[in-house]
Amino acid sequence: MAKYTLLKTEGRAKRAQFETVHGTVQTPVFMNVGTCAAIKGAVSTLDLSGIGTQIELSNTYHLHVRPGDEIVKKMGGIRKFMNWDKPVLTDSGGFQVFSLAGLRKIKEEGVTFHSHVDGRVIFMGPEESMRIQSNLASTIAMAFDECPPSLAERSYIENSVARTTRWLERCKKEMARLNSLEDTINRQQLLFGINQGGTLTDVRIEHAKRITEMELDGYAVGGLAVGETHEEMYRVLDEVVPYLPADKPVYLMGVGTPANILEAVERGVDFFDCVYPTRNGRHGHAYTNHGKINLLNAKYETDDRPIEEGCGCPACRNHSRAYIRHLLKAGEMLGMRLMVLHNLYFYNTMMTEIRDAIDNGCFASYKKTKLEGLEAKEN
RNA sequence: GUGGAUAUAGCGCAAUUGGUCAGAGCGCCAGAUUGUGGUUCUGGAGGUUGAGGGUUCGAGUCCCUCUAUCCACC
Repeated sequence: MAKYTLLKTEGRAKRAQFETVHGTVQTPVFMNVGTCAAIKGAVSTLDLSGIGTQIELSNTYHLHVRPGDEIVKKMGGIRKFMNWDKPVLTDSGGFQVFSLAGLRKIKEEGVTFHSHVDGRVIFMGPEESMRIQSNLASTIAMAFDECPPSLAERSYIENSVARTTRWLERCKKEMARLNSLEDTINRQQLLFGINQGGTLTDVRIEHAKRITEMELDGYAVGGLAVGETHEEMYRVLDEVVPYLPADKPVYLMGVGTPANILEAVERGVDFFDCVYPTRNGRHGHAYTNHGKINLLNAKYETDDRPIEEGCGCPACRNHSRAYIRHLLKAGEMLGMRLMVLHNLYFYNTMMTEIRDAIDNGCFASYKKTKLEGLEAKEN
């Protein structure tokens, strides 16, 4: 089983380590997103140690559709398949219930989708999601939940959250059964529950209490950063995180910008993931300590500086803004690759700085200074 | 040198017999993206229609001259 050890706190900010059968994760941590068992932008698992990756994230739904979880199981599980010996977290496919809206039917048993690849009908419920994730043999499996739009009616959210709770009970039961089977690859697979409730304080808190009683391996806050304001998201975190167990990791799903992460760490969050560093990198946006820059802008055409002076990433140690801009304009894969390596290095390095700051009791001042830099426009 | 063809936005092209016809695409410029959108989405800036003259109420469209390019033939 996993062991979560709180090493230090500053206010509600937590510095901890999470020991799993696949290795120890130092938190707060940013999980590098590799939906289809690959970090988009031609980044290999061989590159990850050089950019400080501790844990990789993949997706149940996408891997079920292609290549198929049975195939991944035959290949020894996702970690062996990818040649990545550190922890992996798999998202449950629950978010696809939300993000593929229009192609779905939600019922008590589960959800019927149309595959975005070939249109075939797929059914996924709590048991299916757990079986797929067991086949993938990730370190951490996420509960199968529904992520309702934050603007949804109270009655819709209440019904949805109640169903998500029932689904969580089924997930826990099925995970226990799968972990007891002889031919399960990772018989110590962990299960994180997911808190929902939109921006409704009472629903969020009541749900947090219910899932805390289930004694899971970790807890996620889901359904945020889906259209509400940053202030609302921070308010929900202020209200709900205190109701999640202090001796378990807390994961804020899908978030976010560097500023979002700093604010959430301050509110007690341990785990993060977001497509921003990878997607924005592919689209030419690079994160720096002096604001985000768009390398596609004409002003970088003959800029011979690295993306960021002093950055230790493979792109900045070797190439200029002008060269990377050229690669991006020309559609060369190398351009995306260098951008993604830089952005992930930036995120991972920021998380290291955050951990060091909490260790040294200076997170508050670190956060203030960092935010001022991030909002600068000096590039 | 002779004959023929072409000339519209940065590029290759559209504009029924002269009558809202000066346009779309690509490119360019900029913005978006939060449990993934690699080929996505949204905006924007560019043209005295090669130059000059003529016919007409009206010319990218017809006529003349010039210029440039291309193709044949000497």
